[in-house]
Amino acid sequence: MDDRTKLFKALADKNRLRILKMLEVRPLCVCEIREILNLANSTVSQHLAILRDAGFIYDIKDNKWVNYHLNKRTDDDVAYALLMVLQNRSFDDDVYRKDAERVHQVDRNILCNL
Amino acid sequence: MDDRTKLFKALADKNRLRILKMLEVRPLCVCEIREILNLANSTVSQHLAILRDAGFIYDIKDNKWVNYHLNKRTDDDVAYALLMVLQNRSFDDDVYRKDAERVHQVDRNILCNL
DNA sequence: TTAATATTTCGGTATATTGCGAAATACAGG
DNA sequence: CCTGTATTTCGCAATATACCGAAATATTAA
Repeated sequence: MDDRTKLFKALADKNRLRILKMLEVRPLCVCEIREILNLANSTVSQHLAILRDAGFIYDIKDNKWVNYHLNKRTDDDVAYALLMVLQNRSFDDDVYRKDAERVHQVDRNILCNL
Repeated sequence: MDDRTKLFKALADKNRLRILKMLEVRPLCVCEIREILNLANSTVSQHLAILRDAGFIYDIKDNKWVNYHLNKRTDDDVAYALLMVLQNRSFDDDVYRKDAERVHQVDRNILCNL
């Protein structure tokens, strides 16, 4: 029961939906996401923790960065179905398209020197 | 964008998920839902307004009652896909099963005389 | 019209969530 | 070990949400 609301609560935030849509393009580190969403690092980190706790993403540490990946191989059927809903053609928005463009453009080696 | 978060916000509440699962059994009026969820009428009414505003349910006035129905024919593909996720076999819980039993048992003519 | 019943709206309180900056942690490279 | 960089955790403020009871609304029945 609580597990089920946890999934929807994780998706019930504009910035977290943007994060998931950006991760459809490629894995990202915290500072790349911070740059695109224009939020504080700490805020992004918390959003990622919520998405990870719900099972939608996982992280892999790579050198000095932590890369966040979409968890397309989750064994939770409901979480998987929800990820598929987000990838549906009708789940669309200008904001997501612009974010996706910026995901292609950002370079962590440039923008991650605070 | 906001429309998309509206859908997930509507589902991000334990009691609203229970309501949607109960409506899979049959249409219900406010006082029947109140009885099963053990909430105030006004609280149930607000939950129903949120679900209706998101497009998951609709209401039909019938005599002195307002019957709430699951909106399975919604033209919003995303809302439809989400309703289907809720009906998935793996979206399951003891709470929902017990609620469904009670839906079969309650009689609005008895319990709706506050 | 009046009374009764079902529902909704309003006002207020308690709790949850989102955001930030500062401090703490992790860790690679010198 | 020490420094610099990326991330996380903590404490706090602002806002949003969930809940209730009381008042307002709608509608049926007398």
